[in-house]
Amino acid sequence: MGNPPCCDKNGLKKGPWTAEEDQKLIDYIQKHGHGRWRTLPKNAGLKRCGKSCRLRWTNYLRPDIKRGKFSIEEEETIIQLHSVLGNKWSVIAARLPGRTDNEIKNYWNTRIKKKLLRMGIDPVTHSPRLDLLELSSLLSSSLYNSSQLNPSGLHGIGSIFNPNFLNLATALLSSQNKNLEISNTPENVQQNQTGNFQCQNQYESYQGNQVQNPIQACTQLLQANLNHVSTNPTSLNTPPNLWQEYDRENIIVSNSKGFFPMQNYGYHDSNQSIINSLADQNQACFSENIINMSPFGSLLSTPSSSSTPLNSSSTTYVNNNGRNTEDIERDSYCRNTLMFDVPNGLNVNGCA
DNA sequence: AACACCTCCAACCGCAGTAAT
DNA sequence: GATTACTGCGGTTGGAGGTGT
Repeated sequence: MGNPPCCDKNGLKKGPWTAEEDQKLIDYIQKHGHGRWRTLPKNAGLKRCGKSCRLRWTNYLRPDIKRGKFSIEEEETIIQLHSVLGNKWSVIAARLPGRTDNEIKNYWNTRIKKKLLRMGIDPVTHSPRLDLLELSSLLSSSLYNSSQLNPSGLHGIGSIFNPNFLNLATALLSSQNKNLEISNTPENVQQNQTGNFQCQNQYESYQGNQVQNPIQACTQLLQANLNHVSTNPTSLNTPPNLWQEYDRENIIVSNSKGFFPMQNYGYHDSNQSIINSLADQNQACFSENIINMSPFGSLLSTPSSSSTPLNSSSTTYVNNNGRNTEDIERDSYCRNTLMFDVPNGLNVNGCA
């Protein structure tokens, strides 16, 4: 009901606007103001439908529109608001002076969405991607039954998962299997069986074996998410703070030791007040925590913990994935996320 | 240089909500 | 209350320009 006829059915022009048309529209609106879009094009001498005129004005010609690249602050605000509001582009645009909903929508679809996907975050739910959780399940089971899955077994799923993550997982798995062969003494077996979820063993063991425990921590964490999702069907709507729970039980997250750094993607800035004004505190808290649920947490390092000089004994892999320098520089929250510290001796490219 | 492929963004489309009659 | 007109919104498309081969 109420749909105006399509422009071209009335012989009206479609497609890109010319400078002359723009000027006619601007002149008319400056004289008469906007509104009455149905009759405006006729009065302004434009062979366009009212809808097209309104769109051209609101998305491009309006004098208060800010053109140009989005700042990092704007980008962070968009992500924050989207985590609370979803695809309410007009509401998000209202919080970003000078930006139109169309512009924000485009920016989201062409940049931010891809960025979040690269980070292993579902851009719709702002939670870790389920496919990665499934990988964690796979890896987790393989750790305790290494005969079921060898590194070559990962190759078949390469099309599903981020290849860099797969390479790393494969390398870690190889190393894991080797370590199991070496350390399969009865004492060690007992410790492996009983100590997997005990923080002290985790951390002490990590100190002595930098390969085994990061992936255990990673897979346990992801498994915890996976288990929660499977046992709480409603959890997708009201996800718990699994990372906090994991912290409490395992005390693996320890910024002071730099082992399991919580990622700050720029969510904890002055814009937090915007979130709090739009949603209750729990919701906002959820948004923060969700973003901190990086599935790569245990494999990552902060710049402070991954100081990697050229002659370092470890190799730092940065997943540029063909992105240009500008993107990388602007990518404040990806910067830490895609940086892996891989212990010496691991061949992350060795599964080709 | 030519072609294919990719990215980005302005513009379009259709639906829904609301005001006017 | 029913119908019509208008506006706003979100999803999608198409083409220009950029990049890779």
